[in-house]
Formats: sequence, structure tokens, C-alpha cells
Amino acid sequence: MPDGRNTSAHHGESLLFLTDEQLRQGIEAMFFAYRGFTADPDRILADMAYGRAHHRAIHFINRAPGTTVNNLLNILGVTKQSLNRVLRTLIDQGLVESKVGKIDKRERHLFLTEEGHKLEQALSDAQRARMRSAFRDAGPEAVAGFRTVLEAMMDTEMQHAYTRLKETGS
Amino acid sequence: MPDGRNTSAHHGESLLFLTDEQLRQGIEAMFFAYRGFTADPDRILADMAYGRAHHRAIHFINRAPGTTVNNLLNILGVTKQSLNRVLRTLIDQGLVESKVGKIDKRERHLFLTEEGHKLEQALSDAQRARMRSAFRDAGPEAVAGFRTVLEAMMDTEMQHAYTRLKETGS
DNA sequence: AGTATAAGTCAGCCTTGTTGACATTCCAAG
DNA sequence: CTTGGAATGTCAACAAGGCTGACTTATACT
Repeated sequence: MPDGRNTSAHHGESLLFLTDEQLRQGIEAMFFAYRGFTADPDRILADMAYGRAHHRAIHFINRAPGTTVNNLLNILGVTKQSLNRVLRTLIDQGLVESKVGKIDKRERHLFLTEEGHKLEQALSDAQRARMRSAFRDAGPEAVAGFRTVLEAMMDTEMQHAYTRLKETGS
Repeated sequence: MPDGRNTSAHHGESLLFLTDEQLRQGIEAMFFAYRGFTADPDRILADMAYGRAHHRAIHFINRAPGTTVNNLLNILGVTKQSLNRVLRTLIDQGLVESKVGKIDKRERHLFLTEEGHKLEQALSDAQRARMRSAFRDAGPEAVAGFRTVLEAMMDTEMQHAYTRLKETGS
């Protein structure tokens, strides 16, 4: 973490000078792109009794099988009550399994069932298809830049969560 | 639009081959970054009687003053009723002004009042600060890539809306 | 034994999205 | 000039998914 690297606004260099217009375009790009990003899974979920919140839970349980409720809470950034409502329906419907911890029996470890995996596949297939198409159209250098900027835009705790998940990656 | 450029999955080149793991990281980056993206304005709005929906309306009215309700509807991608609820509170609170169209009197043209501009400034200052910091940390090539990928991720109609807004830029 | 932690639950509230039905105003085509 | 359709506004009802606050249960730690 270099100190004072970006404290001065004007160096007379285009490298560090960013107009409000450029920033505004970035803001709008985020807004429109996020709509596209969620559109395909949303369409699948619309026919079912589930929403975007269920998708997020399923995604991260699949990503980190055996994760605890508390862990998921931190990653998703919602309240226990909010997550519990979602989790309860997923468990009731047999998409998620909750197992009492061996070391600490207060904890519940979450796993996708066979059925849960099927829905996860359907949802992430749709989302990956769009991401793949965007990545291919944009090319590898653009993809690297994309990830660099997004990472810099995260809150610090989320950067850590993101990095931890990356390192867990197959 | 070159035909058949990305139809084949395997060229034996890293250029076009994208693993599910890479795509999943992109998906998670989008998720965590969008949280950061909205966090600062959300904090400001939490103290007031407004939410993210008000922010979006204010942003695009500021961006394209005199826009019609229908136009805004298309950009925001919500129903007339949903937007109307937001718009009504903004008009009642004196942040937005609605003027009957001169050519077509059915249309309402929307403008920010002095007060509306103040809130818009506060919100976009916060959001731009984060975007600026992320852009600086990432560097200009990364920023270019970021925008290329986001644009490729949008639905076609939103690409058009985005481009139209860009060309309107000061 | 007493405190802290993990999880679950109940109740109630808010924002923001949805549908459906309907009124108004006005342009434009027949 | 009339009529159909477009743009807008409004009412009502509902659902998802956030939130807070209060409380219970089980377990772990000190």
C-alpha cells in the first residue's frame, strides 16, 4: 500500500487526470452491465418460487461447500434473518442440506443436494454464457483490466473475501 | 460485426479459451464490486426518505435534462407505476420539476430543481470518488478494458442507451 | 457457573418491484 | 369531426427481500 500515491489531482498527465465525464460513463456502464449480468438467471428464477437472493445463496454454497451460516452471512452482506428466510425455503425444498458441525456443534455446514446442484448449473450456465461472450468479444487484455478495476472498486473486506474464494478455486 | 469469430470454443489458443473458473471469478468480481459501487450513495440515502430507486431517477434526469417519463422508463427498466411512485415523491419534495411538453402536451419533461441538483451532487460525488480511486489504482489500460467488457455484457438495447448517453456527454 | 457465540424464529416495518384496471389528455388518421 | 391509440397518471393489491428488535436454544469457552 504505497502512501500518497493518488492524493494530488493534477499532475498534468493524462494518466492520473480523470474527468467527471469519464467517471460518469464508468458509473453508467456499471449500471447497465449489472442489469445484463443478472438478467439471464432472473429469467430462469422468475418461473420458480425463487429470486435473486436464492441464487446468491446457492452460488456461494456451491463455491464453498460446507460453509457455515455465519460465513455466508459475511459474504452476502445481509442480516441473519434475511438469509434465514431464503435458506429455510431452500432447505425445505430439498436444494440445500444443513449439517451440524463436528468440531463445533453450534455451527451448521451448508451443502447443495443433487437437486440444488442442478439449479446451480442452470443458473450459472446462463450467467457464464453471457460472461464468456463478453470476455471473448473484449479480448484478454480487456478482461484483465476489467478484473483489476472491479477489484479496486470493492470494499476492503470484500476484496479479502474475493481473494479467499479465488484461492479456493479448483 | 464479424461473423463466426467466436463460434468455436477451442482453437488451441489461450486467447479464446476461457475456463469456468475464470468466468466464475468474473461473476464474483461483478457481485462484490457492485456492492461497493452502490455502498456510498446508499449510506447517504439511508438517512433520508429516499432509496436507490430515487438515486437512479435523479442521476438520469440530471444526465439528460428534459427527458420524458417514457424515456426514463426505458432507461431504468422498471414499470410506469414503480417509477411514478418514486417520481411523485421527488416532485412533492421539490427535487424534480415536471413540465408539460410544448410540441406534445401529453409528454412530461423532467428537470432537477436547485435542491435536486444539490442531492445529485452529493450522491455522485460519493460515487465518483470511489470510481476515481479505482480508476487511478488500476491505470488507464485497465480502465479501457473495464469499459469494453462492461459494454459487451449489456443487453443490446442498453448498449444503445449507453452509447446515446455517452454522445450527449459534455 | 456464568458469559459469549452460532443459529434459528417471530413480528413488524420499509423500499421497490410486479399486475390489473381505469381515467385523462391529446395527436393524428380516416 | 370523430375515433383510435399513445403518453401519462393513479388506485389497489401483492410479493420479494432488505431491515430492526426481542427472544430461545444449544454449545463452547473461561
